[in-house]
Amino acid sequence: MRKHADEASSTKQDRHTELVKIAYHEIVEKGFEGLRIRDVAAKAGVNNATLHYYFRTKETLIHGVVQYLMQEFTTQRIPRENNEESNALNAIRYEFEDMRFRLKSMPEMFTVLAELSLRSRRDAGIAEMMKQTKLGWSHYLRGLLMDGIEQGVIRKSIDVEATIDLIMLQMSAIGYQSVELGYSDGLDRIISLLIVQTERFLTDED
Amino acid sequence: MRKHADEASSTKQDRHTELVKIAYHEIVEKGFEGLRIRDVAAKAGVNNATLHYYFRTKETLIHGVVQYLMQEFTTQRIPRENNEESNALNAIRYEFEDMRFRLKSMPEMFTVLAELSLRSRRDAGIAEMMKQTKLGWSHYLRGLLMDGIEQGVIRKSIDVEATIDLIMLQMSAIGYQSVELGYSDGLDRIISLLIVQTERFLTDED
Amino acid sequence: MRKHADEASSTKQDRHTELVKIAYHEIVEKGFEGLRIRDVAAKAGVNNATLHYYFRTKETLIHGVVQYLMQEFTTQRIPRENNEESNALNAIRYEFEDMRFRLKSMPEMFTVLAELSLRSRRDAGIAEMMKQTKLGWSHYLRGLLMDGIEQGVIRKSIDVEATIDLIMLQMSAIGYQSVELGYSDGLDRIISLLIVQTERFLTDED
Amino acid sequence: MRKHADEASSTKQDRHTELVKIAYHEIVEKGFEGLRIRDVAAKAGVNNATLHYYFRTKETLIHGVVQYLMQEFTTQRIPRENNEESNALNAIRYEFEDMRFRLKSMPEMFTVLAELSLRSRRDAGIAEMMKQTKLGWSHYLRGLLMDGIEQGVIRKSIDVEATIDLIMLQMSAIGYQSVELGYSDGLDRIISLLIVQTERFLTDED
DNA sequence: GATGAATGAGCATTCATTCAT
DNA sequence: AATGAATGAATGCTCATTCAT
Repeated sequence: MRKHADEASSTKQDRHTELVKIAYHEIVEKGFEGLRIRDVAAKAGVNNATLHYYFRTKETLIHGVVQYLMQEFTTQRIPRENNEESNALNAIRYEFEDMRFRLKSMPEMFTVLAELSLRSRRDAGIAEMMKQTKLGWSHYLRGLLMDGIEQGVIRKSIDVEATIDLIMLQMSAIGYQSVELGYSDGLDRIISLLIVQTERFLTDED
Repeated sequence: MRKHADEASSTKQDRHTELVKIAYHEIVEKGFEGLRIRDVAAKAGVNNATLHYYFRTKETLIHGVVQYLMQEFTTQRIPRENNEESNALNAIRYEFEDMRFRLKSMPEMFTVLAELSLRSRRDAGIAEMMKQTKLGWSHYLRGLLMDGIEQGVIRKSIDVEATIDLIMLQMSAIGYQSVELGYSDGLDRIISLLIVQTERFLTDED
Repeated sequence: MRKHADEASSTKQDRHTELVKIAYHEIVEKGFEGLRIRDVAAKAGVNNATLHYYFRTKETLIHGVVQYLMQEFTTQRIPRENNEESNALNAIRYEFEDMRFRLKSMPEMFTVLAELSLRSRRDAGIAEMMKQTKLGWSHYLRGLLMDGIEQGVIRKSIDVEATIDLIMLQMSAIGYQSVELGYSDGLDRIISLLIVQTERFLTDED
Repeated sequence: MRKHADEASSTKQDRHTELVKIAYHEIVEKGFEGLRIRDVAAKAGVNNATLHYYFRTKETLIHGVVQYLMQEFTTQRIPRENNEESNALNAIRYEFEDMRFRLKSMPEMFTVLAELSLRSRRDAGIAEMMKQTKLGWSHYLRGLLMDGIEQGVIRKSIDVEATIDLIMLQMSAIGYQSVELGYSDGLDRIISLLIVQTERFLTDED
């Protein structure tokens, strides 16, 4: 019960994160519909009033989950050397490969993402957080595409904005698919197809 | 309240469908999470016990919605002459065009579809109904692809099964995208890109 | 569906009795608490509104069950020759034997009787019907006791009214016991004991 | 509302018992059929959700009532000196006297007992609790009878098991009778008759 | 920081009853 | 005589939230 002084400062943050993670996994299992403040508290081994001490409302907790997820999504990638990405076309392929990596190693992330996406329609807070993440992503892709054009590895004639959207849409599609059917060899093959298709699209003159 | 003679015989069916349609729109607005039997009944102008007369449980009503949606999804397409589809490659493009048509004229359908997809993870009944529809769809696409190969308009070297999955995934992706951001010119452009990409994929030898 | 003319007049009565009997068996299985107008109607193969045509309210139906039960209770006995009962002491023993007979051949009767007895506390109608039956029974026993005294087979010194109550209480006791534990050899032995005890009580001078 | 310092620690237990007692009296008045969670809560002056805080389900509350009743039944007796019971025959008479005492001072107990007995047919939990109490009772009587035989105040020739059943049945009978007609002088007389009859049965060689 | 107790508002479901046909 | 449709009034139960301690 009692903590050492040096732990005390981080204790609150710890519990905060702990509760968010539990909520996250509850959503994976039961969806937003099935998320119960009491269940989260129980799994954390605390009273449900205690949870309200950390998160004033259920909504606050959910926003905590969103933040956690968005951060995870941006952070969790295949570790690789910086110079590997020197070629923009490769970097884009790496994006797909990162997706494959996440799909295999943390499939629940996409379940929560799908739940979140739906909920964002009715929760402006969630919508905003997701929008920011997407903006960051599209910004990154824009940079890659323009680098690629400059490097001469991507054809000049592409419609940059539409291409960004196309790539993001295809990656989202993979995520949704995995939520519906789980990760499979079939999905793996499709990712490979998409990589080929995308590379061809980015390089072949019509 | 008023009843035409020719309507009288189908009253029960009417109310059944009426309730399903109302539930459908409630789901569009508030999601599954926000679906309340009482609200549906109220919007239909009947007592909530009456709703239970038609649908024994909430689940039954929801399954009614699924059935309605699946049927709508399969039925609502751009009306066109039979002979137009004679070319299999065209027919596949028509699939995308139908999608565009649905996206514009009945965007709510995709919202419900997304909700359904998520819920199917926890409701075997829904999962089964959706699976059947998807099976029907993939069956249809398989036919088209093989016709196309036979007609010589699609290259022999494609992996038929993977291609089916790829096309369905891309179409689903469009749906999800529209749920998140609504229909937009951007999405319209992406569809066009996808059509081009797909046709190229189906015809160009590597 | 259509009935012959000679059946028509008794049809209504038939359905009436049919419904009462079904209700009776529903009470046996599920108790008053579990009695549902709809279930009775369903088992009779009619619409529940039809049941309301025959019995305006649930209470009416229940009163029908009481009447049916009380009549059954008074009627169902071991068939025996009139002259067998010439001896009043024998006649009283026959009462116990009839009880044994009913216990074995129609145990459900006592279940309903127990349910009824409890319900009579809150339903004046039931209370009255049961009271009448009990009055008839005590009247009959009184006659037997006085005959017995006159015949010299029962001692003059008994308190007639108290003895009537005692006998009725013991018989009720047997009924309740059978409801709780079902009919058993143990109960059978107790009945025999009670017969002996009662005869001794009625004949032995203290 | 007001709380003494010495009561404070046992508040939860208090409310628990309070709710059980209220439920108990509701059953007396309206039977199991008429027991409403809301009414119990209202009479306790608490929100009905509060009742669910103490008793997760209606069934749990009812089981609480059973437990309470069974304990009351075993505990509530005429206070008497230990040495008074030294004679086993007296002790058995005391059983009847205790019954008379309970009948007069807490007649509702037998109403609930009757309701319980009926309900136990459909509720295994209740059945079990009642069975245990009955087992304890029969065990106690067996001890008395065998003591009596050893002491020479009860004849050796009795069938111990059947006698236990007989005594218990007669006591139950008294209870049921009081439920039906309330406590009366008539019932009082019957108890006296039963005591005499039982003593005679236990002592007289046939 | 943490908790036990309490609650308001709500929810799906049930059921006897009614009524137009 | 019979029924399909409809309903009002409950009913047990749930859940996020609050508050005194």
